[in-house]
Amino acid sequence: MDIPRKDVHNSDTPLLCQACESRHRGVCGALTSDQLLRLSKHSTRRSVEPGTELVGESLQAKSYSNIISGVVKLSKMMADGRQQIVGLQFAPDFLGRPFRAENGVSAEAATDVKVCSFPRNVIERMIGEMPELEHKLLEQTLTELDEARDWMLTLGRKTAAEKVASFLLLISTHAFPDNEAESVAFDLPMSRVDIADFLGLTMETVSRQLTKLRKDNVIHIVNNRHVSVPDLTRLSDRAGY
Amino acid sequence: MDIPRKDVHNSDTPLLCQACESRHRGVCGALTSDQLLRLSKHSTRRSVEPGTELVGESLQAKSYSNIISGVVKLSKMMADGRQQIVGLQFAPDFLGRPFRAENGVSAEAATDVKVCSFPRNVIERMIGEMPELEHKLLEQTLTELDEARDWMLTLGRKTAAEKVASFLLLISTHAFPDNEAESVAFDLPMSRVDIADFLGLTMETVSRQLTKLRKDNVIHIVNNRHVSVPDLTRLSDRAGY
DNA sequence: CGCGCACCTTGACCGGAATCAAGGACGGCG
DNA sequence: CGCCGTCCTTGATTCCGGTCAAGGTGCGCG
Repeated sequence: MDIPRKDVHNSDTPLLCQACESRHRGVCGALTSDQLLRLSKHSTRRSVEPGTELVGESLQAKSYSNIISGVVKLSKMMADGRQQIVGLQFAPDFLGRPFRAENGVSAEAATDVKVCSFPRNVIERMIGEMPELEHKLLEQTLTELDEARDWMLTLGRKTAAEKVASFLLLISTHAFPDNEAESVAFDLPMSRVDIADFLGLTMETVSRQLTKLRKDNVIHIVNNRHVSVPDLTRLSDRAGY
Repeated sequence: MDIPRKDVHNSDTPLLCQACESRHRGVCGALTSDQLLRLSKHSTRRSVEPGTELVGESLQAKSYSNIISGVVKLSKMMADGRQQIVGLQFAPDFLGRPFRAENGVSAEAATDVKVCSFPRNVIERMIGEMPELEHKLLEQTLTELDEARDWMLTLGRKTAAEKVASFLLLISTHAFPDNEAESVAFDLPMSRVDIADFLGLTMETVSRQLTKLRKDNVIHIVNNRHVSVPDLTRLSDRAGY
């Protein structure tokens, strides 16, 4: 379920985290190898299953994490159970908000997820010493803000058909970041219910719209989770752009 | 139409900008008086009417601004004209995105607006010299991200009635930031069409819901723009919290 | 004061998505 | 291999909010 993606936050050569035995791109790209080594001493690696709550059980509250692989969904819930997914985070995004308490957003693994976490005080001290690190955080936060606002247009103004097409395009973009090909195939990182919660729809409507796209030969669906798109421009047309 | 509000971004004592003859709170709260003086030499003040485009005509593209008074709406539009307001900015918010091109968001004055602007290169050089300034920007960006995600829940999952109640609560909160009173009165900073574009509804639906709130004695409407709320908790109940 | 226009409200009707309700497909496990 | 549970699809119906179409209201301006 690993979804490859480019590093959207910087083009530096990634550095190696000793503890994670994994490349810390994203935010840690700003660190020198010396600093990364220091950070590595405090970092712990962790692998979780879909559905695991990554906040509330100490992860996001007391620590910050790099997502090494997988997809994390950020969601908000109303008292009566209505739920809205307000963001998806892909590797190598940074998870957690320095200098902020969480704002009623819960983070949950959508797929199998691997994260590398550091204690709050360590990373905050480092930020104090390294303005570049804070700059990286600002960059990622601006990217997330852009994504949130794009999605607000989708939620507020698009039809069900356009919403589902927009979702498929979003996932395909993350699966093939630099792809110029017109034909792609990828796995959906989440269930129909999750997709509905992301799009502000019901599961049934999502299903019907996927069926419609399939019958119109815009997509092929294999095994409910694997989708292929023979012509991305046709999908793009359906997304309302 | 000036809407009073607290400074949500910092609690420093505001400093005075010479050019603006106005308090630069928000982001500029991080500056020393020496630096503010330097900034002031390059800043220009400006007063615009509702409907004025603040981006595209050089303001946001080439410069950054502090909103001194009034409300600015940030919106996205689809090719066929469907529009979604993705954020409202109140004084003393900062308008403009260092190190980023705009992302298809246009900024327009909702009310009479006064802004104080600085050239892009001046503020970016200052940020390079002053990590605290970048920290302020990160803080504001995180706040905007929280607001965007809160609104995504409203757009995706609330009913028309809940959306309109949520909007009124949002405006009343900005009008009386620290108010613990249960009864408030305030002006709506935008037209029914704008409210609809913010809520992902039509003008007619907004109007009907306001009428319903009026008939249920949750609000009183005077002059189409002035609203009084005798009991905020009753309004809050209608917002779905 | 009253004309005219922009903004808002109200009504009638329609349609798209939600809801309610079965039934089907896939995957895990015995 | 076949059972079972979860996830997904499909159908019938309802209902909320959109659309279309008139009026109403308040405000600026002559």
